Amino acid sequence: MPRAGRSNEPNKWASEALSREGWVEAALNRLALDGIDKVRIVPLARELGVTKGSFYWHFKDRQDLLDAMLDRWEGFGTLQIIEQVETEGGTPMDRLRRVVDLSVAQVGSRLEPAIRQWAQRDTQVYGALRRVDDRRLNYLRDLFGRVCDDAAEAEARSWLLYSLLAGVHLVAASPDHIEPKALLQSCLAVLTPAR
Amino acid sequence: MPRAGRSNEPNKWASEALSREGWVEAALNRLALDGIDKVRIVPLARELGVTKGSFYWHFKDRQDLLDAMLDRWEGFGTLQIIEQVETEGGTPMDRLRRVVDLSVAQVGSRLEPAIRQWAQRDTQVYGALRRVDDRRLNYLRDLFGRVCDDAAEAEARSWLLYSLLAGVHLVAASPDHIEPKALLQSCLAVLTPAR
DNA sequence: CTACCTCCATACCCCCCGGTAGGGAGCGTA
DNA sequence: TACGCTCCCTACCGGGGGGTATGGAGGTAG
Repeated sequence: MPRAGRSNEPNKWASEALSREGWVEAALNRLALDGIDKVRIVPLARELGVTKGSFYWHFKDRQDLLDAMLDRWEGFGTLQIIEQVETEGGTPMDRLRRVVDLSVAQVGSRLEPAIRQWAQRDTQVYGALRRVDDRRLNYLRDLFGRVCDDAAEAEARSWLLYSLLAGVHLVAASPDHIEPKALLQSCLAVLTPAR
Repeated sequence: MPRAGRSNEPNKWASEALSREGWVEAALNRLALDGIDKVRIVPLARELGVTKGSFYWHFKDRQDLLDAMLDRWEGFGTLQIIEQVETEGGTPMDRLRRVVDLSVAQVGSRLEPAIRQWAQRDTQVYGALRRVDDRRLNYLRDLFGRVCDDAAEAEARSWLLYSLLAGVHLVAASPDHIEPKALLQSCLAVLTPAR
């Protein structure tokens, strides 16, 4: 009879046996590459070199995996940029520049666009995405609030930067006479009034 | 034997019979709602009140439908905003404001985000999206070039506005103390220097 | 050695989808 | 009436994924 839950005891065959986290990891990779509809049990099992039997030992069903994926995404990796920026300190302008730099650095992570698309069809996912977006936008609001006089302006600049970071990688065009990396810093310069 | 091509003659049973365009229309709706992976022949046939037999009369296979969907999207509906803005004329600022207004008006069209996601996994789709994005970004470059001194600034402002229009609907957060519609105009105000 | 637990393989069921073959209803034309 | 064309239905095949039941290999504890 399957257990369908996390183990209380540490894995005794950590080097060979597949953990629940291993499945989640592989599933998130598949999600980033091909979208949530391509996150399927049997192909994942083939990719991991096991069979469905392993999956149904660690998970109740496919929904259980999707829930675990969402939990992991919301728990880890969504606030890393804010934390990393805050530990170094500096002026609000310094921090904004680092936000952009770190966001650029984690290009290649097509995970978040896939989750945004997933969220359009699943209210649970939308809820998690909303919590993440709210926290990150609040952070940008705070930073821009320190370099803007008007709160409404800070709001607009926050949305401009956030949708830029969230959406540039989906635009298929290429920048004109500038490398993509420099373009983002140039955009940030436009958003920060000289003071 | 299936024909697998467009009819040379007008449809004699236009009121009842299903045309090739009817399938494409339904498929684009499904794409907008659920993504390209949910565009499947049998469910679409059920939705249209017919069976697979109808589909394979109008199309060679599923790829034939996907190609027709992409052609239709690139041909119609992708340049409507530019044309509509240009027919009315006005200053570059007036035209930018109308670009934003018309983009807001066509919210609810989740089609384009779905196509952007699709383009990440299909080079044909990416090529079509690139042609569309290039034309629209060139248009924005032209408009911003008339209200900006520096070409690099116009480039940055174009990308900021375009990624805003392309990406806001994917952000799950809500604006602070402002309605979404007003937020976009407020963003445009930030992007256009007072001259 | 025996009993037990963990983790996974195998086999089987179901349903769904892509694609093909053949036939049939309705209309038009001679 | 006879024939042909358009459009679609039905039946069928093959493949693949979700989920379950059962057994088995290997390590653990007594």
